[in-house]
Amino acid sequence: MLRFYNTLRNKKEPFVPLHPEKALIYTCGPTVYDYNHIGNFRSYIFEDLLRRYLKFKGYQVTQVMNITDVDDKIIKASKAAGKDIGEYTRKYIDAFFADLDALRIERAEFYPRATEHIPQMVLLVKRLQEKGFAYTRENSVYFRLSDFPSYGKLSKIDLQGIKPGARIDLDEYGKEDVRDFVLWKGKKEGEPFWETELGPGRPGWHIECSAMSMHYLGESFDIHTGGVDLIFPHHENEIAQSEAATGRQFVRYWLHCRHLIVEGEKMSKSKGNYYTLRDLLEEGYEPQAIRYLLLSTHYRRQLNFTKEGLTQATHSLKNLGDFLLRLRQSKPVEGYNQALGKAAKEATAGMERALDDDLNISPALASLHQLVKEVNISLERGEVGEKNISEIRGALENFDRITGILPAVEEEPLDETIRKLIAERDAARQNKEYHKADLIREKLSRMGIILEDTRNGVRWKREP
RNA sequence: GGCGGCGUAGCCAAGUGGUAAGGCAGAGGUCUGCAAAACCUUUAUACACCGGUUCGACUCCGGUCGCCGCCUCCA
Repeated sequence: MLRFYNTLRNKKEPFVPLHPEKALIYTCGPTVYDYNHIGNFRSYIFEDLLRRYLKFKGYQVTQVMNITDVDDKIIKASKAAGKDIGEYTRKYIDAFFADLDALRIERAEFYPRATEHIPQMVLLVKRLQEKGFAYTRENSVYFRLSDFPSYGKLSKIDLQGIKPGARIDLDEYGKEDVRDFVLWKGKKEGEPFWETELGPGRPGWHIECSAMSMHYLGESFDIHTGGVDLIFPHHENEIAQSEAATGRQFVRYWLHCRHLIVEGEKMSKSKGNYYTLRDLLEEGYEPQAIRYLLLSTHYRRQLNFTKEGLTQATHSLKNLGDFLLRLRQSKPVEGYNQALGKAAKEATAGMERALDDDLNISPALASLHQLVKEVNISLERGEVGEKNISEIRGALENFDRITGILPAVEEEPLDETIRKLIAERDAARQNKEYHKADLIREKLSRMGIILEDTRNGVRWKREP
């Protein structure tokens, strides 16, 4: 039985979707004022695991990830760059999708942009006005918290604890109560705005997620995810404005991903430990290794992202790649290995047992490694039959469908020169002309081809 | 100050009231012309520290130290 840790109640709960067989998910996406950093990708990879696993479990998944393409930071940055916000954000939106692809993150079904859903937001604010939850000051519209008594149920925050302080946005001096939050920001000089029934202005931060999630998923849906930092105030405010408007439960399961730290410290630009995906790729790390590292720690645990960790992940991946190559090039023997058949089944079962428990990834990866080990032993003994191979492949495909970490092992056709050199060396070896054979092997190595002599003849692979 | 999380081998990381999964790295060995790969063996008198509860705690309770997070726009 699939269970998730629900922030709403701070405990693991069985996953029972609104509609059987369907899973409706909203994930807080990027604000496109800059490249995403590895912390963002930890969230996206957690959400990727979530959607992949739900699909594996047979749910028809609809995932929506918003793209915030208008906000204070974007306005500021685009002004500095002398561009309008559409032009400014395009580059980062493109980069965002390119990064997702590099990390093998599956595409969500929808990527709505805030600027393209202004009417939905206006409609939602109007509903709140009609129900008396909203008021207007200085051309901005605010949500009145005192009218929504269940405020704080997600973050368990004590409203009394929120006192006026230095952090209050100076733009929002018109609020009745400092704890109220803005739904619609009145037009200001030099800022982009939309002419709407609420007057000229732009959306507040929280309203886009409520409006777009309900637009694509309905007024009530299954899962909403994001980083832990969003619990308060963002998600709390989403709940308030959504449930106040509809009178229904907004989201059934709230899943939050813990932040990562880098080399033992909080990631920050000033500390020099702030990495975008691009930074790491430029240093020569493989995107797959980054995915592996970000995926391999449970999403609710703090992950210490280090260069050493990346190196370890790279090694793990190389070992898995060697295994896949070995499996591919192995020649099946007659018969069927019962024990191995059992092991293949147990591998998938073990993974499922682990992931059912709030996506507990570590034991899931352990069952992958256990399968690898058992297959290697059988391969060593020459006890792997045809049917075993297809069962093992099936198990591995399951792992890859869910984790997306198995290295690709396409057998690229070798060019004629290399093919000849390999044959030449093989002949030399047969004739015990080892010096000549070694020279050719070195030559191939310089060309990026690694040779391994096995009982079944020579095996080659590309240098990692 | 308020609230919360964590501290397991060189590194990463599961886990449980009855004496510690897995991965990476290391060491020794088998195989190999040599290598590589693989396999075998090995690497935590014990889970931050100090008390307590218990027949028994790494696992429960209390305290200490350390790291981290949230407390209005940061995934």
